[in-house]
Amino acid sequence: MSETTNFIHEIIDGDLASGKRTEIVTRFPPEPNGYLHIGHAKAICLDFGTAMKYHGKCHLRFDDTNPTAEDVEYVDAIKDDVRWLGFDWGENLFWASSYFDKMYDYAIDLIKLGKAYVCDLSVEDFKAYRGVPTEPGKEPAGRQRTVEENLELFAQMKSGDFEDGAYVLRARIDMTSPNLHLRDPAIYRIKHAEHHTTGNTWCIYPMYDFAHCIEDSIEGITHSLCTLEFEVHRPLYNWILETLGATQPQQIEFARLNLTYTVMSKRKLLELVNEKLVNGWDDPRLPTLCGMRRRGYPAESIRNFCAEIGVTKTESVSDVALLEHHVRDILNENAPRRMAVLDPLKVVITNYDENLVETFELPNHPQKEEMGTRTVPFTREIFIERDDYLEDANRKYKRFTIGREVRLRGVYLATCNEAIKDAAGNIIELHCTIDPESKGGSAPDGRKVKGTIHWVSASEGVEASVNLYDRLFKEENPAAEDGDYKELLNPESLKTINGIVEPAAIAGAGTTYQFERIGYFCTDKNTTPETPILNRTAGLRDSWKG
RNA sequence: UGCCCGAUGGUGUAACGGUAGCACAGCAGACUCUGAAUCUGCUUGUCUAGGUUCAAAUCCUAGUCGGGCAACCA
Repeated sequence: MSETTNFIHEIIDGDLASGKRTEIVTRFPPEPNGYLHIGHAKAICLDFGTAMKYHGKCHLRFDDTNPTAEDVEYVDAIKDDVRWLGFDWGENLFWASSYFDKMYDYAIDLIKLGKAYVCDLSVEDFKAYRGVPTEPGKEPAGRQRTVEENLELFAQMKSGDFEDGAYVLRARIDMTSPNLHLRDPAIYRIKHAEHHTTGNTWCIYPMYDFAHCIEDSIEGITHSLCTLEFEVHRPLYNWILETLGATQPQQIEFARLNLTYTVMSKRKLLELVNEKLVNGWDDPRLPTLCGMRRRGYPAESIRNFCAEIGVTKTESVSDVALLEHHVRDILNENAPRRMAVLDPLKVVITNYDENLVETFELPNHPQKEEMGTRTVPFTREIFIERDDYLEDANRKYKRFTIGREVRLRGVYLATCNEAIKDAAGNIIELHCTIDPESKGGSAPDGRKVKGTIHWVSASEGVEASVNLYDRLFKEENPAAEDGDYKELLNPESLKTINGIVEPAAIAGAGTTYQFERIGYFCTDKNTTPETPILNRTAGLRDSWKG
């Protein structure tokens, strides 16, 4: 990972230089209520990457303060994704829920300081008191309660004497503040719900604004990095810790990641999954980390992408082409080469023995000898790509046309002599001859051919189901368009076809190959030896404008 | 018509008062047993108007545009 810098690191540099901080502690605080996507990857890279850069620590903390939204199902998935991305929290795994006792005590401190009170207003009524941004709000009657009354009521809230919504604990700040978050925000609510770690111990739960700053403070977080929408929460974050006299981390906000041709909001992703518009959270078309993993995107390419887009406060939409560039960049280095034909056209080598199976040792990587070779069988009947033959080809077309000699990748020079057509005029078969002297792919007389095409033996090749993935949406920024974003789904985002692959392309789930001249393909988790399943990770760049 | 934040090529980002650079995308060419990779070249930018200064993308003022904020969500 290349060392990067950004405005946050400049702040940290300053804090270190001034002595305000002597060590750096960050945190990645997901709520376990959904799957991680590439937007989280940006945050993870920032949080963990910053800690690594400054030889500090990064905590993985589950921000589980709302039991009705959360589920253990997500906890393991989140851990898997963070690990897969390449980060290690070591001993530093934390839970907001493990601080519930301390948070309760802090709430009592606030009450004793006269800085919190129990409020019996309904949601609607409080809304009326809070007012609108352009005018000051009014003070709820609950503000007049004595400390003793508040202590008593809060204790009753905790012991389960009240229904959900009957009371709420509010910070007593300023009902006239131009920042609505400071108009006596709720900090504890009653929720008779079982929590996935604390069970039924609690029926009151702290709100984000109260909980998060305390979590950060308890853990000794020095820099609490979050996305831009929390900017207006920062005064409250600071107010709570100042009022409590607790140590103060610094909250710094950055712009969240947006990507072209996809959506990133949890709500929309959930809809796509629930309405079966995609096939689950790990559908390879989704921007979820599990989806990208299944698609075959290397974790390293996602890290490189995140490093390159940088961290700023400017709201932006990054081009998915940049992500794809990094995917190809890594895969070009690492993916062994294989041959596969996705749109087969049969070719008969008329001067080749029909019982012969010759084998060739072809390199796994053209530039990396150390990656070794694999064995590829060649026979009289092979398949080539249908668009590697063109009847009326001009001089720029480098593939088969009648009378033109091309190279069959790695084996022989071949000349196409005849195209066999059916009654409707469709080409169903090509008849070619090879030059036996050109075994290995080059002629002894040194003559050159312009084109090299890939092929697979008809009898030795293996049929595979191939998922051709494309962009999920037709529009660059579906979330920004008017109307229903689901209308903008790309109907061709998934095409499943049957292709023929060379025997050495059959591998276990997760293996990625480059099919030469086509693209990168990853073996799907549902693959079997009988019916191999391959996912197209990315196509190769194609500068041929034929 | 309240408060907060932001604005640099098509996209993302750098320049911290001193030559507007990098990457992706695009275009053109070289090379090539992948029309891939690699290599070379090219196109395109400081939101507007004032001000400060020898000098402004950078500092100041005003405006414009975009985003966020009025859950007992995070």
